[in-house]
Amino acid sequence: MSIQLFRLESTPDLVDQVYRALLDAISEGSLAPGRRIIQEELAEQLAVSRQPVLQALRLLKKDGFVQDAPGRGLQVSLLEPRHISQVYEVRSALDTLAARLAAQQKAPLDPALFIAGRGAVARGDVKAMIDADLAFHGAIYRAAGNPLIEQSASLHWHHIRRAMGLALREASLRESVWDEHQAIAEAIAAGQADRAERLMRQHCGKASAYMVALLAASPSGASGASSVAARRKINSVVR
Amino acid sequence: MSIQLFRLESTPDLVDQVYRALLDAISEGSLAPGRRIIQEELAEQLAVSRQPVLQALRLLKKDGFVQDAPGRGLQVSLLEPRHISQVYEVRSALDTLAARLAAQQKAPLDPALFIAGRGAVARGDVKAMIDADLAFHGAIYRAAGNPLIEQSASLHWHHIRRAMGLALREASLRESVWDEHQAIAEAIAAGQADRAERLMRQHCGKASAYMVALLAASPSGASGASSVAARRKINSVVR
DNA sequence: TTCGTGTATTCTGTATACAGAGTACCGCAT
DNA sequence: ATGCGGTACTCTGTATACAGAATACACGAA
Repeated sequence: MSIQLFRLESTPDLVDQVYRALLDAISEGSLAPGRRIIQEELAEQLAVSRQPVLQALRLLKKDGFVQDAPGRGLQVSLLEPRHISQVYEVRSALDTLAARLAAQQKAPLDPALFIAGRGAVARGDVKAMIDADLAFHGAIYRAAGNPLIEQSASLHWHHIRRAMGLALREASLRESVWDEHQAIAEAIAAGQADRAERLMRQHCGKASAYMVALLAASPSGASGASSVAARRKINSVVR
Repeated sequence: MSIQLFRLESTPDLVDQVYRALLDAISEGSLAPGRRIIQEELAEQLAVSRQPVLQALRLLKKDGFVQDAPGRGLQVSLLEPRHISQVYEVRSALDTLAARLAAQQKAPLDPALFIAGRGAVARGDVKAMIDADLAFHGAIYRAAGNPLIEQSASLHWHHIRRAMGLALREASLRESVWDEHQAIAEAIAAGQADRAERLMRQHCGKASAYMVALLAASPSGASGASSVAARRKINSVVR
């Protein structure tokens, strides 16, 4: 009879820590879109050598959070409406799959999720709203029983978080989101796979359209910079 | 009026090269599932320092092609039927989405794809069959007009390539695959989104079931190694 | 013979050092 | 004033060096 001890994972691993720190910074906007990346600068701020930073940046590049700025090294990826729309398209497919699988198992969702979500809306707490949204969809991914779904979707979620942070200030559909969530959860719990799938598809489509419209209206940090002249001007500001 | 010149990308970048070399080796099986990874060994073979290898391994780990073997560093991921089934599940969702989008644009597919595919089947050339399959689905991804689909799916494809390499030796459904492909292409070209989506879903489901069954039957390099005793024995062999 | 402990070896992760590529800036000619 | 050329500097990517962690093995005791 062995004592009940939890396997402790002791990997501080600087690369992982740097990765998360940068991802947080990018998601939440403190590393603004278009911001030029300088390894030494980041390394110094995080009090590590350039090595872990270098590796973390490569991971972030693979995910699309930073991108090549030819001749300039890397920069934080821009927030283009088109890109966000594509992210939503893919995520929608994953969410739809997850909803179907979850429904097939008649998985009940924790009611606390809805309380948290509606509470955040009531308080007007944007950050909590984003977290609650993420928690809801994450719960469905896990209920689907296929970890790859969550793994694939989590990447996209960071992109969405970026957009939400900019867009959710003035929100007209805050209320309806959680009505939709509730309807989806009911369909899943009832095992109505087709219905759950359809509702999820609609939900994602609606959210996408809203987000894109809002983002296109206020191109804060978005693309721009088409002409060389404009680019030069922006460079001087960005630095 | 500017001359039509292609932006030339001149990044040999050892990390990328190592990444691709390793991915190829893993996909094609020359780095067998479960094989322990030793950085210095790979570095020496590729004639680079450990640094690029280290970074490439981290990328591969993120993709799931190598995994932690606690205390032992890394090892090539095992080929578990369950995992492959999950890969197919996700890929199916992506392919279905791609088929729908492509159909909405009535994208015609290059007939050469089918000639290549059926030719490979006729010759019994397994590698060519895999390539043709990949080319077909890749064409649909691109036709969908959302690069994120191809990006997400390409990862999964490497996992599938691994499975195919082991499984496609004796193949009963080689013929029917290209009938199905053709039907899908016709639906897409005709702009029948629903039909294309349905056909693609069936196609993926069938392929998945077949692959999993075959993989479960011949667990070459698959999981196993549950007990500590067995593990010790395997270790001595693997080294 | 078998179990346990101590030591040596191996390998990884991080830091530092180095070389090459590219840009930015300054001066000069037109 | 504007455009071109040269020089200096910055930054990245790769190699090497170093320290710590973990395993494997050998030796001794029961």
